[in-house]
Amino acid sequence: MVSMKDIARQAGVSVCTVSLVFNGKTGNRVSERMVRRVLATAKELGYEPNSVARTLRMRRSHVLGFITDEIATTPYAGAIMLGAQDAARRLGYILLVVSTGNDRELEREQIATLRSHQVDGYLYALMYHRRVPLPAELRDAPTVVVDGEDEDGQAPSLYPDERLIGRDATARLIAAGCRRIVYFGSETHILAQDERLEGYRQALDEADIGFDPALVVNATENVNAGERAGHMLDELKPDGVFCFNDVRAPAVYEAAQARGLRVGSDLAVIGVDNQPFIASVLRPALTTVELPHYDMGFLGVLRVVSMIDGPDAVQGVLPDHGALVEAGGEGAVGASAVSSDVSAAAGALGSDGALSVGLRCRIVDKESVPPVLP
Amino acid sequence: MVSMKDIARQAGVSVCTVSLVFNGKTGNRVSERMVRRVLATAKELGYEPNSVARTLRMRRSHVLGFITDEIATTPYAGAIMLGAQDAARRLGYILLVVSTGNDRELEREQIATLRSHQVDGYLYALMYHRRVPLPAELRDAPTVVVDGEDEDGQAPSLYPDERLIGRDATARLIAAGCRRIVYFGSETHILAQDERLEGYRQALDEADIGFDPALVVNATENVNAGERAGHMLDELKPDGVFCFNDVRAPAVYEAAQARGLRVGSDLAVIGVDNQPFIASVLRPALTTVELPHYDMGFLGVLRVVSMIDGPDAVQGVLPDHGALVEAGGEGAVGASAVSSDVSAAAGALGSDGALSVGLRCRIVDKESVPPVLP
DNA sequence: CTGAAAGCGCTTACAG
DNA sequence: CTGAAAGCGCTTACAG
Repeated sequence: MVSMKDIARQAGVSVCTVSLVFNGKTGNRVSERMVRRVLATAKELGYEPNSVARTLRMRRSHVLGFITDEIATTPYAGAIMLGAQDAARRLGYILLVVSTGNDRELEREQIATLRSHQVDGYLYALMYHRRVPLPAELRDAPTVVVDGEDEDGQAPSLYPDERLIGRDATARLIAAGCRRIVYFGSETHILAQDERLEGYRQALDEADIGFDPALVVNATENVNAGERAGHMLDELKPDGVFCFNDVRAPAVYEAAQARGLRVGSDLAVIGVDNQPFIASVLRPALTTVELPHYDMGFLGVLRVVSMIDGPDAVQGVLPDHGALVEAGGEGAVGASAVSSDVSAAAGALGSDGALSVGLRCRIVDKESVPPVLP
Repeated sequence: MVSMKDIARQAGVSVCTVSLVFNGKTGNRVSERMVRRVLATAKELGYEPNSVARTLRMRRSHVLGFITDEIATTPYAGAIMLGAQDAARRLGYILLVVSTGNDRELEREQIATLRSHQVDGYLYALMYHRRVPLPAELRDAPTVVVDGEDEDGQAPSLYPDERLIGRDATARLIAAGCRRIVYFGSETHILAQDERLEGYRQALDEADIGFDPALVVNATENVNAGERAGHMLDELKPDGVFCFNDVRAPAVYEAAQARGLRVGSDLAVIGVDNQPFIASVLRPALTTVELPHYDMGFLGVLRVVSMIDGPDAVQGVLPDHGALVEAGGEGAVGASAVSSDVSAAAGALGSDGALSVGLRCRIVDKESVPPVLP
């Protein structure tokens, strides 16, 4: 392995000069000529910097610990990691990834390993949105919670705005002319269920349709979703269905088909998740709200790096593709046309100072909801 | 941060002794009393070893580079990483994860970053089985290709045995009494297509049914799969369909339903992938071959660590859950009841010396194929 | 049975 | 404008 010492010897300078050159701290310190000679020698010898030595000396590793409860439980949850990696790369960081399988003991052990590798900060990523206590070991280190919320509100958290999901999805059905909309929800008590229901209710209120508790039907996938969907169509005669998630949609489709109802005209259906193997496989293709996994990963890294290196370090770094609503408004162009959510999440631009950000998600229009009425 | 120096001072011994204690090299070198005193002091001060310093000194990081083309493109491909992580943890390793988006330049850059962090070896993971050239930068380092094959046959590779998938799936249909089996394949020319077709053919030959090219129907999902499935049922009148993958199954189900055929009795259907959102959502649930993503990740790490530390280092470490066929045979018990594939893959036990291993995959019996005839 | 010393590859005050 | 030296936290050959 070629070290700075080798370059120094070969180029006839001191190690110090070599180091200065590689750190661009040549100011009025190292002559142009020297810089060129050092660089040429380095190239000639095939020098590659040793991050480990640098880390030891600087007490800064430019490595982030990425902790997940269990990756790959849901398709596309890996997108969080992809987003995190893209952001990390652009900021000169890299990810050390561990998963804990929701085992507290294992988690403690893995965090200790990360610490021993001198990571500069942590992403604590959950595989679905919920409130969790932040592990005590992460309390005093730069940490951002992704697709979840720190129960104690200490650590900045990034997650989908579930209420807005419910509101936007329902409003989309209303805009298509629906007036009798069923909320087809989940029987298990999870955070998203309550908040999406609340958003549903809000949209109905805003449209002066009003909330009717009889139109809330909950079901459990693979247990009674089919049966419930049938009853729901028979007894409630809805013109639109807001499914808590895409997984519930096939049951609705089937029930509709069995009753001669055509999804997309007789019955509008909207889901949440944009699961590739559901939303695109169903006929007609399912209109659905996409969760911003990629963005949460990307912004999570932005946020934690801004905690480590300061807000200036992440200026101008933004996800090039993602599932967020652009909130820049009419006439906004280029870099300024990004969601205020994004800015706040990144912690780079002046936000309202909130630590945690619920991100507004995008509706992916396919075929199961008629066009917006004029 | 507490260092060995602090412990040494506090305990009144030398740093050397402390190091020896933590490395268990106390032989007849450090007295029992000293060991206890050092350990107690370490605990008292909250000492944690510094892997970075250790890495610099030892030139061994116990970090593996995990390189993926694009994670999370397919659901459950993240399982590769989960398996890799489980194995890594059990062997005292941890993963530095990068993804390349199939961009050669980015890949080169990311590998350089990994090298600068002094990783001991690499996993080169693909998101579906194909043959690729191993990046030149990885040629001389311990590297294992996962869910793919090194074109040049240099690096050990782990991948599903596609031919066996085709043979086992087809044999399963035959065992259920099918005699007129369609291969419902892919129009895009990928490795798995050809090999699964070959396995299909082999199973037919072995059952003395014989191969009929007219029974091979290829289609492209989301384009003509529905239409082809219909034609196929109308014109070929099959009693079984082997789908190249699960994604093709819904089209077959729909076509069957439209013709009053009941899947699971009138028509047997088997897929490949065990995609959670297809195989379990379809009614009847889809019998399918599961790809061993978790195992490939796990065994990939085993293999690369055995290249780094020698075969002894990975002895006895095996995945506790996975999708491989247990080939230990009758009467085999405990640790010996593991697939020879696994052993060979791990490189821990005497294999035939083959670098690369095609893993035999498990059929997950659900409802779309009738029981095996007596 | 134990310690003093060198060195892994880097950065940075300090001296010139 | 440049170099010699110390030190980040560890391990290990060497000397006692």
